[in-house]
Amino acid sequence: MYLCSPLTKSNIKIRIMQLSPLEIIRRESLQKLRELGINPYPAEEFKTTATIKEILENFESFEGKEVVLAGRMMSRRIMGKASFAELKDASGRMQIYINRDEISSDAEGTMYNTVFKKLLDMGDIIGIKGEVFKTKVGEESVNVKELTVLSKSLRPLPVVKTDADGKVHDAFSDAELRYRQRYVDLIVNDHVKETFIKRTKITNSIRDFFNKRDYLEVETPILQPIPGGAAARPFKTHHNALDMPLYLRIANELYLKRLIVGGFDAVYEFSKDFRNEGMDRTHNPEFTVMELYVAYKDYLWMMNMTEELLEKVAMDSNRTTEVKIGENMVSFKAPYARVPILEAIKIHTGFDVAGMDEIALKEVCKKVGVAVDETMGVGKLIDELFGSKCEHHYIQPTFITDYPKEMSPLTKEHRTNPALTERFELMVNGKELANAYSELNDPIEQRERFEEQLKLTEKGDDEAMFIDQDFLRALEYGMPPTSGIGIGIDRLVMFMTNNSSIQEVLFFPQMRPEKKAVEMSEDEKAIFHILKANSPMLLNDLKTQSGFSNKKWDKTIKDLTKKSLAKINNTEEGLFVELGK
RNA sequence: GACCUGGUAGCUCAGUUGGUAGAGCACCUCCCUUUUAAGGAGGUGGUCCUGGGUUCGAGCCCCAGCCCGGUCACCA
Repeated sequence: MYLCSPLTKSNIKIRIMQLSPLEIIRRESLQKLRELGINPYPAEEFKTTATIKEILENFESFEGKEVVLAGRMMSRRIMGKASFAELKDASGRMQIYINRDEISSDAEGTMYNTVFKKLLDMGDIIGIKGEVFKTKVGEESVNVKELTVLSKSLRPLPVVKTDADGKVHDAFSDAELRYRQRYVDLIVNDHVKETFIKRTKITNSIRDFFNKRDYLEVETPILQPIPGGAAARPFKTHHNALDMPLYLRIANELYLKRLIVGGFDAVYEFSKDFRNEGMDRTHNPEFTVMELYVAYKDYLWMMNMTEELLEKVAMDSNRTTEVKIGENMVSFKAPYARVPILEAIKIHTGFDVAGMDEIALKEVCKKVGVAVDETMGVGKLIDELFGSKCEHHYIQPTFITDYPKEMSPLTKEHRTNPALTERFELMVNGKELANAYSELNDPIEQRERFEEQLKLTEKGDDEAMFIDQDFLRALEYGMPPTSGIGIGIDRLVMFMTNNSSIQEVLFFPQMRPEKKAVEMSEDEKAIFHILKANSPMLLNDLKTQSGFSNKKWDKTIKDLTKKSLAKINNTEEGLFVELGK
């Protein structure tokens, strides 16, 4: 199917010129395969009879039997009239043995001498039919009788070799290349694939746990008119038909609570959330949070549920509750310690800050060396104290409970202390993994809390929280007492797979776009150089300095702006040209 | 956003006070029918991230920028 216009001759020339010698050889091999009557991209189904994993795990029952396998050829050891190669399918890798006289039907041995030895390369996808056997040195192999080309690879893969000691040589380890070309990473780095398989095991484990309890998995809007449920800068977009702004959700909390109002007893959602903030080892602009809300429960119940859930997740994904995270061994075996946040501060700073006002708290902060500024209220100060003095101590899973009210606008007031809330964060390896509340369901108090938040953030910034009037309306109809939790799934996967970077647990982490090499003509270069020396400058001045004819000038400047190398601004002072980005 | 590392062949990396651009693997040619980081002989391959500057001469020094990574800041 040809959806795009055919390549012109000159385009082909340019493309060929950009190819590396290795790529040119492969394209020539592709052509020669076709000349031999071999379709390098056949359409028909290739029926396999086994997977590599099945064979290796039940070798005795396969030995001597015929199998049909398909996969990518990862390496070759050619020895004259016989060769070994490594075949990799979705389940694993195994060796195949290829003998000239067994796979070739003609006297010249074309299939072996020409097709296999000359025209196939590492990375090609092939199908084989052959007999399972063990070599002299005892390696499980398949003796190939028939070889089928299933897909010719035109780009060379990085060559990664593993020696007898399991030591990896020339590992494909450049982070930028690995993330930009994750498909290559997945092909050559088996452990990367394992990480992502484990990620799915983790989410399946959670779903399984909830579904067995008849909790309902739901989907709520990603495009929201008011980005609520958290305080973060949202991504903004625009709906043309409604002519209104819409935001990518920063959280789904307020929508799930609406569903609890609507009469569901328990709802959960794996929510892709989006926050327009900095990126680093633990933050990606889009990330996944699992949020769960259960009616008639409180945060104490939620702690028990969380312990049970994480113990199961660890067992399902790692077959043990003891998980190595960095240098630490972390046990996900229930129960977990429960420490009120003020108690934690007392333990790690020696100061009992319960009931302290802003002034007294600032004094404590100074004494223990925590930086403060004027804008910080009681809640923020306690948060800072905990964050810098306590958090990193909690390596084993620990519920930090009973946060100050000021920090928790969606949380129900504590049943015994009106200054606190019924909230916990679960700390693991010194980081927050989950955040849960007894949800605030008093609509009048909720409105007041929102208004307090508005005051706190009302410093003329663009993050001022909107009040979601519809959410308040829903609460006014009555929401049962409810407990909710959000678990950072990316972070959980990082823990369970012992990765310290979020990019290692996302298939396609956000990256800056690749810089495309821009080709400039001589004329364009001339203009570009004048402009570079004096940007921005009046369009007419630039045109005069170029000395170009009207026609030549027009073409050149249009091409430059098309390539974003120059930009024309129409201002009150006249038409200006400046360097593009 | 600030600071620190780095960017050299398809991949992993060396590169001396600033003096002809290097290795291993991959690739090409040849030998080799149970090897396994297969082996042996020979060979091809470079925008040294980009643009300026200093210099007789820059991969190396200086300036500006781009991109990855790290640390910090930001992030209830």
